[in-house]
Amino acid sequence: MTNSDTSDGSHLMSIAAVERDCGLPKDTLRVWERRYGFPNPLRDRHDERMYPADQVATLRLIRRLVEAGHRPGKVVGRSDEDLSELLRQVGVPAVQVIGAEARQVLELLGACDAAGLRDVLHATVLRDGLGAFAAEIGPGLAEAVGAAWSRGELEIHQEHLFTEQFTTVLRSAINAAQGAGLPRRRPRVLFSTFPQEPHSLGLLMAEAMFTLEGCLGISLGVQTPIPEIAAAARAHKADILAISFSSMIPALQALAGLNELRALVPETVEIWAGGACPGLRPKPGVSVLRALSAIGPAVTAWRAREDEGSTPE
Amino acid sequence: MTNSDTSDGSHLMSIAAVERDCGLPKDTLRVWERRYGFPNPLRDRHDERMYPADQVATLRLIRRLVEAGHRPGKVVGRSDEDLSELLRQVGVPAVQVIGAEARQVLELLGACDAAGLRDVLHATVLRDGLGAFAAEIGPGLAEAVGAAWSRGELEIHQEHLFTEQFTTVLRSAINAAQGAGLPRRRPRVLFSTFPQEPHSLGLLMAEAMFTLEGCLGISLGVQTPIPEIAAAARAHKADILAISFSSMIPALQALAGLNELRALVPETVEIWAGGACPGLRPKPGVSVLRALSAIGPAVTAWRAREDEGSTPE
DNA sequence: TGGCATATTTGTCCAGGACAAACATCTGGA
DNA sequence: TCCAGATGTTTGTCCTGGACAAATATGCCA
Repeated sequence: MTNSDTSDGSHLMSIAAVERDCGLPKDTLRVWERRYGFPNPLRDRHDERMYPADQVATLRLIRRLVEAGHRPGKVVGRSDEDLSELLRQVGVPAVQVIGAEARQVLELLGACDAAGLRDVLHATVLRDGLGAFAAEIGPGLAEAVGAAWSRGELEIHQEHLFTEQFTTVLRSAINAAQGAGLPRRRPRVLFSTFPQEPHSLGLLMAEAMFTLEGCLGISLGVQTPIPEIAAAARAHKADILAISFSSMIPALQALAGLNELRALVPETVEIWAGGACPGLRPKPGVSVLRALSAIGPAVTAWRAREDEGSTPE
Repeated sequence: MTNSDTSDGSHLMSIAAVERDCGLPKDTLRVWERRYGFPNPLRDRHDERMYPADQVATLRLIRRLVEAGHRPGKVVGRSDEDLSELLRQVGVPAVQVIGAEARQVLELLGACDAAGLRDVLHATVLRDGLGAFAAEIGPGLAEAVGAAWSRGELEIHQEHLFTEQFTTVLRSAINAAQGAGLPRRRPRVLFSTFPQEPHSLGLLMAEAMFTLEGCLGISLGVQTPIPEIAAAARAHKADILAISFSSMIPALQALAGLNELRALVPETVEIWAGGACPGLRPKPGVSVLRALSAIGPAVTAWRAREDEGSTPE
């Protein structure tokens, strides 16, 4: 039950605190220490690891690199300078194709200008429409922000700020679209993410696209246990389960989860998976929508199938 | 790297999958098995625990009871009937004082009527105003839903649905209030929760209250690492850091986190903590606002202090 | 070049022991 | 009667060091 997040004075952190702050499991932290000699935490009087703040900062750098594809054995133990240098090389190609929109957003984020950011996003929605914003611009912005973060150009709190403002703007646009007369009809779509996936942006953009198609959308928010998603599908009589995956989630976990879900709901309920997760592949009973712009046609096709299936009798 | 979420055919789950689905740490699952003989998972060919679905379901019941205050030693190992019986007794006293509003909400949740739920919440905001909704009705509803869940009357997905609809309604009301003319001025308030705290409802209600007072509010969303909150405070020139704690969070963790944060930001930045966390106590440099209705007077007092401090020169 | 077999790296799991924080219970004083 | 403090029990988290399979890299042949 010892769970002192951090020490009082000297900024030491327990292994549990480091796990949360860096996203590295305790087992991994211990095995890195055993194999590579880093991290090299102090011990408190009861021989428990206490990580100094600078080692935690280094661990965050390492995590970024590992996520970007570097192998732990090659980067754990190297100096902060080396790591920063490697970080600078990551994601650089993306800067070239970055849009004017994204540049402006990154600038505002750099200046921590929350109100300005919200205004720009809002103006973009008004100018280009919710469809283009959710399907094209939004994902582009999210990717640009993610890349900037992994390059070390943004702090975590600035990424949080972006997420928050983006969510606010998009949600209010979705509300407006829902209120705007358009008759709602099937398919009835249930949105959520798996327990390992806390990112809500992809889900929200998908919700926008389905809303524009006049679907009956119901969101469960993020991180719903898989059996609960299945239970909700029954309770809401859902036609489609829309599950969102960010690029952070291991593809294997995603596929295993989709298998589990597929086994728990009847065949008549479709499962549509989407998001930036690279290894996502369609399988029997599970469609994969590579881009958000594919949602419109897919819904049209679903409705055609539905009509076809019901009229012949 | 073995991370098979669930087995293929026979609905067996690995310890990692159970940890995610039930929210019980691996270490706890193992030590319960050692001490109480339950859970009692099968082993795969490499001697790794594989939990049958029914044991996982029982673990979910147990988790509810433990969260409601029962001691593991008294409930782990008992029959499903016993557990369900205990669950029925939990939170019963609260039913007496439940309001008409809450009853209606619980009914709609039971029926999984998302649209009806949103309409009722929206109507309540319009009738009683954002202030009363955020400060009085909202917390009451959240408590009623939490109690109903711990009594086993609601599924997790229904609680998710409530959170989602509540968030949508409250956020759109906040947006409306921000748009409504009222001049924004200091204090500049930064909202977030600590990394262990994923609940956003309390934060959102607090944001509503500060917004009504005409403050300049900026939300970082939930689960911001503590050093990042401090960095954001500098970047945004915040006057007040508003940190929200649900009743789920251990008081000691909360206090330790507040200590750490206090040490990282200058004395001129105030820290205001609030939420349902029982053990929360004020300390030097950290105020505790027991109820959301206390926010209004507290802001007034802050402004008085500010004027007093700046005019004498 | 591309496909396949082999080697290395790496994350997760296991057992069983230890201990401090959290919680329950008992005790004495206002 | 009730509250504060001392004492005992329960419980979650941490430890070590070993093991192995999935993931990744490397070598080889067509």
